Amino acid sequence: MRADARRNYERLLTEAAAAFGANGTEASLEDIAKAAGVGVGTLYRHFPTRQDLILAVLRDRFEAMAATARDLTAGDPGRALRGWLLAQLHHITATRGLTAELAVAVNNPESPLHGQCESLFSISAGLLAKAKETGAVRPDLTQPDLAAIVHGIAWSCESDPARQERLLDLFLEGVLL
Amino acid sequence: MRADARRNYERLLTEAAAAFGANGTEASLEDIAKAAGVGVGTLYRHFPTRQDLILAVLRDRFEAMAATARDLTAGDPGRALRGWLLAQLHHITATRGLTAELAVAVNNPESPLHGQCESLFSISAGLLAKAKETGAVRPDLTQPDLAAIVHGIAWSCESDPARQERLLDLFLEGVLL
DNA sequence: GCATAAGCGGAGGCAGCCTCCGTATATTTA
DNA sequence: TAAATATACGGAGGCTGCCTCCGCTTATGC
Repeated sequence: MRADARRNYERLLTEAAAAFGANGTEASLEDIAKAAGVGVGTLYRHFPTRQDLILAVLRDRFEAMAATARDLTAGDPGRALRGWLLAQLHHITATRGLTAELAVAVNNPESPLHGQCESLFSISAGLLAKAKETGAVRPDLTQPDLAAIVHGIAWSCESDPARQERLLDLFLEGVLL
Repeated sequence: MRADARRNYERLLTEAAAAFGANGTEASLEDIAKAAGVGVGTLYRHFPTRQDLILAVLRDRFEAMAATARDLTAGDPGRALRGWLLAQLHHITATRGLTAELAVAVNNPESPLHGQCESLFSISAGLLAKAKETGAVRPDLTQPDLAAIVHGIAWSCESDPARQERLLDLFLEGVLL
């Protein structure tokens, strides 16, 4: 890959992340190209579809999430699970406007990002298994349950982290007496 | 209002509901107008913005939800609350593709639909208050908590009602042992 | 320095958004 | 029932954003 091509690629990614964060996934691609100082043609060569661009932006997030997950596997299993769920909420929220796309990647095996999701899942499943072993959580709880509830909470309280945390705790502790 | 105008209004609403259900909120307005057998001009006169059209479609759902809620206020408070949350999930799912808009209406006091939301809220708050009185649920639970979690679950499992119900029960019963 | 492969840019064709206003039709009035 | 009037209709047209295509530019290897 030529040096200028790589430079443009990075610039586009940066501007896209900013634009999606500010205006959601519908941000104008022509504007993103302009902001990155390249023509539309260049944008489309690097990212043939809007989806490709979105996925590329998300890819970075995955790295960060995986790192967090690895850190947590060291600690106390009961706390670790809550910590991991909370960390997921933070990461998803940091990707404001891309929550829906992220959920698609998680749920749809066709998505090019699904592979990376799987690696997160296995970490997540590991944390869950440990928590079950120590009797910290109910044994019928599954990894997909956790993924679904976390995305649901992240999405429905996208701009209210305090409520996210509250809902997570309600979920963990239960509501019925 | 002239008779033909009313007829066109109804037709547009019907076609819009179908189009939004099939293609999401981004469905082409020109296509909706065509399907309803009117010109775009007519569509825009009745519904100046896409938002107006979406809200009009949602309005019907609210009637149905309010009716369900009233029915439930009669039964056993503990069960009634779960029944109401489940009914909400069903209603929201029936509005496939409009979940996000519905959530906006609920959370944003500026929304023209917020008034109707409020009336649902008061019914909902009534059910919650009764459940608290009988000691069925924890006393710190609030109506907004319930609204947020229900929308989150509905959104994240839009096409999987079984998982919706499962997540709802996990939420009610709790996950930690 | 030159050849050549790799990459660039933006014009242009297309689709959907929304407005505007001349035309048509329902309703009222006499 | 026919004229008068208010009401509503339709779709052309201007605009913006999407995406493709290809002649031009520039980096890189020899």
